Amino acid sequence: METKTPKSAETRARIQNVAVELFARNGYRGTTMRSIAAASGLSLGNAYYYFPSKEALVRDLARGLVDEQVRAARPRLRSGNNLRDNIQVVFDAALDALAPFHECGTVLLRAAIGNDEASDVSRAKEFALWRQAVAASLPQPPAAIRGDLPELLWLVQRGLVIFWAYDGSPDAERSRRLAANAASLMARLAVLSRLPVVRHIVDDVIGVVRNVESDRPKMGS
Amino acid sequence: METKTPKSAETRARIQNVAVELFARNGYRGTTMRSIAAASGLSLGNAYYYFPSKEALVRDLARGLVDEQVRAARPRLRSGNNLRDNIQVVFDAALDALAPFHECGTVLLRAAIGNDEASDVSRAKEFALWRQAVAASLPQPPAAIRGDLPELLWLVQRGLVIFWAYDGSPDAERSRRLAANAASLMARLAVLSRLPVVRHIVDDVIGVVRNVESDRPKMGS
DNA sequence: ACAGGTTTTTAAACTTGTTCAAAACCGGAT
DNA sequence: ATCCGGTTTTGAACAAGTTTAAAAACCTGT
Repeated sequence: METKTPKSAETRARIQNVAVELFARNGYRGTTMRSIAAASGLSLGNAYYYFPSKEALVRDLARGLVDEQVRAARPRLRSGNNLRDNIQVVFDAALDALAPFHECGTVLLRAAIGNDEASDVSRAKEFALWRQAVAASLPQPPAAIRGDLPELLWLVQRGLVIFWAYDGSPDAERSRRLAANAASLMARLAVLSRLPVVRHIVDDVIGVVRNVESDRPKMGS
Repeated sequence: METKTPKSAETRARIQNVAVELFARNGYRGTTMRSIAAASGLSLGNAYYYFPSKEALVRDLARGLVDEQVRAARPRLRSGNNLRDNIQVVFDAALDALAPFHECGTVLLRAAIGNDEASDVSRAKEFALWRQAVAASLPQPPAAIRGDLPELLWLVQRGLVIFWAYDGSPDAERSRRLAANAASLMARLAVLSRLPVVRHIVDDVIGVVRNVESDRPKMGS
């Protein structure tokens, strides 16, 4: 169902390129399907032949953002940063990748939160990134929490993205500030999780999240 | 700028009543401005004379939800429940009030998160409710956290509402589950906050939130 | 009662996302 | 060359949010 024809794939790609350009320049509302079609040298209906809706179009574009985040973050995780810095790196990479799409905030959220196959893939990629961020930090966080930390950080990132989506401050500076503060906080929390009380609380939080998040109907009939 | 004429106010109210009816019956997408106007016995343009947009209309309706939540919750807080139960009461009241508007999720969020004068009022009402929920619980939470607990709970509620907005499960049962779990968790956390470590973490979280949330440009040029 | 202004109402347009039936195109089998 | 089935493209239409110019209704002071 992917590429019927080489030309078809090329046209599809052209639409996406034009779209990302126009979205970045004129925002989500400011970019009309008609303008995308026109700038791609196609008729309106033709764009709809390739993408069933405007939302689907940006959703497809959003898929690429995760890869961009990973590309930007991974090289900066190599060295033995401390945990706080590594968290910050990943946060920054996320906000950088999202920046051009600020106006599509809620559409992106539906894409990110949605539970179809494609977002499972994205989730997996982000998870891997967080695992690496934790693994690459010196000193290593306490063993007790090392396993759950990536999940926890991934969760905090999701919160950050939601905040960003509704953040109206210029250049999303409030989101930047939140990212910096949250990075410090989480690093400190990781250290403290050596204490059983703290550890229990973290466990509870993770438990709540798992319980609520987990009953997504997996593939099958 | 509020009510130019008694009749004007009456018409405005009629639109709102009809709208809440139609939204509840046919959902957000299923309710058109034209249908609202028609059911109100007005012309389309006339509805727009009273409300600058469909979003603004539901935003205004959303304002009333806070009052409904308070009305529903307050009587059930009277007795000396324990903290967990009181938290649950307020959560449930929120989800009950929101229920008919599930389809307007993101629109409501923009309204709730937006930082204009009107949402300041709503915030204040919710805050008062949470203060009462804490004050009415037996045993009282540790003095150290009693002051900040309402703010913290308010924050968790906001998270719950965001989750609800994107919750596609039937009858928002996942949100209900989250509410129950979060209520337990927060109650336990309150008790634990007697311990200095926990208290410090809570302080940090509140600090982050305050720092990020507080620089809303208040009135004045 | 009436002129002058303000508020309310209307009808018609405009915009933009989306759909659809018909046409144009293309590569292979006859 | 011609027909065929599938793919791509088009142009027109529709639906619903939004805007607007002008008419109608209303008020108020004379």
